[in-house]
Amino acid sequence: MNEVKEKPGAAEVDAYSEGARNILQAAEQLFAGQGFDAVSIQAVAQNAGVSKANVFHHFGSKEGLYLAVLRSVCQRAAPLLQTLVKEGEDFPARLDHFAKAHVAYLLAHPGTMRLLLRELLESDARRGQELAEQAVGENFTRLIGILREGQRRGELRAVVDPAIAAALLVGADMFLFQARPVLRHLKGVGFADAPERYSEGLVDILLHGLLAQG
Amino acid sequence: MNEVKEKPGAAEVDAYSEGARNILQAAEQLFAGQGFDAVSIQAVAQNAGVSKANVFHHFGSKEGLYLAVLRSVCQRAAPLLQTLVKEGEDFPARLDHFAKAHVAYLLAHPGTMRLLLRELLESDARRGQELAEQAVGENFTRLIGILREGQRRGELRAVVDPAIAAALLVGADMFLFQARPVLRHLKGVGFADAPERYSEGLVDILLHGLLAQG
DNA sequence: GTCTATACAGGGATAGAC
DNA sequence: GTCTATCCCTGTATAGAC
Repeated sequence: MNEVKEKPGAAEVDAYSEGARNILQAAEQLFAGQGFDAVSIQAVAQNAGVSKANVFHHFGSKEGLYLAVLRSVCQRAAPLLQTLVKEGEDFPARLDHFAKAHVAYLLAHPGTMRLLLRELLESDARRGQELAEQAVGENFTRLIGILREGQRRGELRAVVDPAIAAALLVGADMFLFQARPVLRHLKGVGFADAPERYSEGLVDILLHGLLAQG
Repeated sequence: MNEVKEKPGAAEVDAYSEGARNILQAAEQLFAGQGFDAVSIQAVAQNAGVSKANVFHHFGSKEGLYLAVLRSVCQRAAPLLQTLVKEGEDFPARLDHFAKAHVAYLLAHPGTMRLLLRELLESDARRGQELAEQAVGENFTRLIGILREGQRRGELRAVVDPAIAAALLVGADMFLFQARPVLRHLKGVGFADAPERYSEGLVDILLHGLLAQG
């Protein structure tokens, strides 16, 4: 209550006290690593250097804490997503840029991804599913935008469904992220730890197709 | 102990008593729907129509039960995966068949998929991760086989990495599965509930590419 | 805002009778 | 193989002092 708050309703980004921020940070790490049920308030409190009761003081309940973590994560992710789109280039260049940036983003934020993917997996329509949906939906829509634009300019075949093409690229990236441990010890797979090579290969196939005749 | 057992070591498929099978079945449903931690032995016992103690009698511990479920699931999945490959056709036909069968398989077994995907998400190298890895790895390898064969016959461009092409298709299918709730209320996406249309679109892009010139 | 202490429920697991 | 009863621990959450 000591510091000046601009608008306590809208963008409550860092509107947390120091203690609360510590809790949020510890909780994010633990939730990302082990999931909701496997993490105890005790563990969060310990990692944050505060008491159990303090956690409840700030976030009301475990659910409340979890939602706060999810909100915080999505909030931080939003601005970064905008860097995925590069304006003023031709279609192949834009696709290439998106592919590289997207896969790099996923691999650089494993905690965030795990958090969101877990939510997607709960079809029980529980907790902050809307948040996860919003996050995934947003860069998906972004990629569709690039594709549509390419189609409008005639650089891209008119008959292809931009949404399906987008699913191919985004899906392949999420697949790399999720299946990495599997891919690592699978013979004939050389890209498990070479994301640039991976996205280059993806873009090449997407642009030119698999068939030999052309 | 009443019935004759052929070989109690190898293929212990239905080597369970009736009670044990009921437990296994109830557990599979619950684990698939809510994940390991969220399911109590109490709930499993109730759904199976037995007592808590009985669950421990048959499976030793909660972990043991979970592993038994995972094993059972993978065991049932294995033979079905073989139908994904169709012999004696040209490359486009085989790819088309795989794509359709694969996406249909995923959507027809949501419980199994959720179970396996959850395991993949736990990088803590815990529980039956090897099982999940084996399952995903297997049909991935299967698809690579199709692609390599096409390459050998010269139907497929020699420079493309078959593993990357496989990741595109498998990833896109897994993406449809996971992101379905999101995709449903996303404007511009018409395939969320039209898997055939989806896989046709995928195959078309994979074969011919996105570019207009050709 | 932060703590200590405590209430209370539910979880996994075991003992021992049938 | 199946049950009832029980143990013990841990988890969430609250009360109330500082």
